[in-house]
Amino acid sequence: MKAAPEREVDRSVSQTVKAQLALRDQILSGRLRPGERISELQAVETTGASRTPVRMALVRLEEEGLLEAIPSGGFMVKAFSERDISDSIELRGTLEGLAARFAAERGVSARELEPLKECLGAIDELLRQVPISVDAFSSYVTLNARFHAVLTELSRSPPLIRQIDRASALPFASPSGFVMAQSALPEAQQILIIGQEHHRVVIDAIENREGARAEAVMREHARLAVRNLRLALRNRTHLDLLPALALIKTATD
Amino acid sequence: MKAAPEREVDRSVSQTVKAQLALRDQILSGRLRPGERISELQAVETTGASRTPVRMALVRLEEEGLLEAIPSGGFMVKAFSERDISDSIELRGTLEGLAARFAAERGVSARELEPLKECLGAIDELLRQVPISVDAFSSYVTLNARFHAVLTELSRSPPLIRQIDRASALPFASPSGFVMAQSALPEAQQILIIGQEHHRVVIDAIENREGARAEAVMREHARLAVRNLRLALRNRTHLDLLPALALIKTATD
DNA sequence: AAATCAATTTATGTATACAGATTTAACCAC
DNA sequence: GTGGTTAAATCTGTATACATAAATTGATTT
Repeated sequence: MKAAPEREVDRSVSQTVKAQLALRDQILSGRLRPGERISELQAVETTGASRTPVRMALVRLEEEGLLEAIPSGGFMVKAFSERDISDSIELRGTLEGLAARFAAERGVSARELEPLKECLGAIDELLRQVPISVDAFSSYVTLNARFHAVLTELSRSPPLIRQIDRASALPFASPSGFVMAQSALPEAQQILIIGQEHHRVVIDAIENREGARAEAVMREHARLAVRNLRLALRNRTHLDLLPALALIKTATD
Repeated sequence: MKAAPEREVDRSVSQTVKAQLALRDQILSGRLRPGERISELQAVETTGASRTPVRMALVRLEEEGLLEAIPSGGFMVKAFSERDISDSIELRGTLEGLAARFAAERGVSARELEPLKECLGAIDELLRQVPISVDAFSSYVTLNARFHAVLTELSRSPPLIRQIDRASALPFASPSGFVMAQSALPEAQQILIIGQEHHRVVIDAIENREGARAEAVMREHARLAVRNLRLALRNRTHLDLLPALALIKTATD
């Protein structure tokens, strides 16, 4: 047995992934400002990887939607308007609606539906305690993400799953993007309860093979996230809980 | 003025783009078989670019959906089932439906609607001649692509436009993916006429700000492409007109 | 004869060096 | 003082060299 490795380069993950994670963190935390060119050299210094993996990471982040290619070369951080974000959420809702419809129309066995119902039960448990603690909010985010992921899988459509994953990659478009931001707001509890009702309805619709109903409720479910977005932007008290806030371009720009 | 450049490297387009185009062509033409690993070295030889741009192109083609990453490293050509393809088309239809709804709900000026109506008129002109010539089919493909592109733009939603572009990148999911394949079939003319009716209706719906109608008709419009797909696969007489046929995995595999 | 192990070959991931292009800054002229 | 031009510095795109890991093939043993 050798001693612990001297240099902690962490060979388990590739340099490319490491650079991608580091850069994404820098973007979402606002250290890299929207509109400004990302210097590869600087990225090399901050991420520790060399230029090749950094370049790779930049390409991936562009495809992910966080970066924009500059015609003359290189990349810059993309800026998003409030409209862009709400459209991205509506987009995700539309895709999840399609997934729910596929699941309903194509049929899902009771066994396959079980993980979804487990999520439902766990969230029910969370919402039983009033008022909802910050920890409970955090658990909700995890369970909600799981619910959406499982539901997406139930469509059994690889192309659709792929697109939903891409649409949810933008942090502010993901299912729980703005839940935490309003954990201290009085409306929060109501919104969570309504969201959970949507979860309940979509399961029921899938069980009864009601495609249109399943689709409609998932679309409406996403609009709850749009409401969360609006709430969060109007009540700027807990914006520190939000990543990716730095990407939103305000009207003053 | 210098004489014509000795070496024809074509510096106007980057090596990365050149490699991407060359590889995509190889994939769609079937020279690279689904499932088999793509050798970077071999790609370097066939594309003429060096390893770095080839690697870049491979990453982009993966994001595009034509390639799949191999866990142990490298990429392989993805294989698609008939279900995958019809789902991709339905997916595109859903997104275009959303774009049409956005356009209708948010309002489009008469001037902005003009390019769309020009396309409509041009296609009307094409369909007037019976039977429809192969050239007319070809023109239809161009005009149809333009119609869909313009309609997408009318949503005025950059995130949505981006996603539609991604969804249409798969050649068999693009709006005119299977039109040419059945240019010799008797049903072809009818399908084109029906498709044109959809075009007419969606314009009318947008003009009258009927969001639900605009969305529904674009979804149905995409299902026409699914029908084209089925027709093309059943009547395998003109499959040579189809790119990307090599990617479809048959039941015998 | 078949299976397993080892060795060799090849492939990918990474780093770095180099060239062309772009941008910025400084200086000069008007 | 301002604007334009030129030069320098930096940055991206590309090529290639190197190291590590994986896969395949051959040989040996059971």
